[in-house]
Amino acid sequence: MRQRRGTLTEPGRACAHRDRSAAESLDLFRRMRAGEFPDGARTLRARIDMGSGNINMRDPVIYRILHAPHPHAGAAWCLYPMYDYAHPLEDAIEGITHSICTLEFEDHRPFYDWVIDECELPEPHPRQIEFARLNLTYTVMSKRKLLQLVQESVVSGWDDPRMPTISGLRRRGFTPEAIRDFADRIGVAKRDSVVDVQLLEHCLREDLNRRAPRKFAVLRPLKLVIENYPVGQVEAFEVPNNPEDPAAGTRTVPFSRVLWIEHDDFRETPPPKYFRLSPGHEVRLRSAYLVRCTDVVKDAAGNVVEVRAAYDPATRGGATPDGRKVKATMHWLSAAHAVPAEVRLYDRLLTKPDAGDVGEGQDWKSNINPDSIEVLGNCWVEASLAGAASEERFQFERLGYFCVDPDTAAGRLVFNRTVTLRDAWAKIEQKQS
RNA sequence: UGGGGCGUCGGCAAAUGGAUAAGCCACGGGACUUUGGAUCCCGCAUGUGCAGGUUCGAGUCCUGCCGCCCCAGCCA
Repeated sequence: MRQRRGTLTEPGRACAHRDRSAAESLDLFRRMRAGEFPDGARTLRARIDMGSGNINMRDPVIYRILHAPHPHAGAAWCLYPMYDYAHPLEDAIEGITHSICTLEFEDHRPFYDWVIDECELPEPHPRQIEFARLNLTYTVMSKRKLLQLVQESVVSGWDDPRMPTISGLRRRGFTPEAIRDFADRIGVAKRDSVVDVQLLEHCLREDLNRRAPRKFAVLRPLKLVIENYPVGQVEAFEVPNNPEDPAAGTRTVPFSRVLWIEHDDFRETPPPKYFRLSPGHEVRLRSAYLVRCTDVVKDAAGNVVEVRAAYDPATRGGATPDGRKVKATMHWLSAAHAVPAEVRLYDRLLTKPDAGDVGEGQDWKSNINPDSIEVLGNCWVEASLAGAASEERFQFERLGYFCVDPDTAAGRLVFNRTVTLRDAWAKIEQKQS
């Protein structure tokens, strides 16, 4: 058949059986259905126009033999219709008025209409209307490509939080509301387009910012010892659950002499514009106290393993009665009260915005980002997170939005990072390097 | 190259022959800030792929060109 189909510029040639009588064809068709022939031995074709510029009209196959079990019908049939033939029939029979599909089916539409006309289906006939598929930067959306990721174990499964599947997005912590909002904003058109994934992330942040309760979590812990804070003393500080929503109230977080802070929140030699902790500098520990760095403790290899600081008792709750300004406010956790957790950080699946942007002889998989997941096993979170339910969403202050992964079990908390917060410092730092 | 489509800002995307070509994201700047978050303000297409034409008036209509995408499965 392939040889007779012709090419894009040359018409096809008729097959030897093209003028077989209807009675003869019907008989053959019954025998096909009865299972008399092996796979591929016979087909039923629609006689249309072998000379058509549209290859889909060059006597397309409408039934082929496939001795394969059907998920619903089992072994009852060894005859399967082609999609192009079944689709218009299904639409017409089901009373579909507008049959929406993607652009690549545009030149299948003449056959879609042909089938419905020739079969004399009742009016009104369904109309196939094609629109551009949704493409997103830094990922793939085609089921075929997604299947490859699953089969080749690039991801852990269809619900891997990096997958743009419904189950993947859900496990990642995306809200239905954010996805709908995104869908509303991108519009529908016939133009082949690629939507910036940052728009999706924007919609997500906007939704989560409104709703997600705030928590403290330290992903890469660094010990901070408040030298002038009494050993054994514990204070409870009131921390707002969501500054966007006063009705969300406050919670209590314990403070003590030995704390965990984010490793990245300390630099021994701060780069320009770095406002966080560094020797001699003062920062605010959110809702607690202002502290000034007094000393740095290093291991034999010269790595910073502990930071020492002094707190100002007059700044209780993080207030500055004297009106003094500090440029940085940091999250923290009392080491003795924090709960351990595993946190999984995700990055884009691809290293390039467009999966198809590849060099000679390369396929799209050469663009797979080898660092799309990072598992942090040594994190600390607030004790209030201990009983969190699967899929529950939170903002870890200053870090991003996170949700509880179903891998969470008694005594083992696992969080997925849904999306980071916007990060002005990261941009400054990037420009500096 | 035969057929089918599509060209409006960095990315999406409105504008149905009529006012100065919407809006959102991104980006840049500023204000404010107990999250470098959030919020607010400002900037961001002398021009709609190009060249002509019609018209009082063209992103929109006409002609020609250019560019990009899809089709040669007994896949969907």
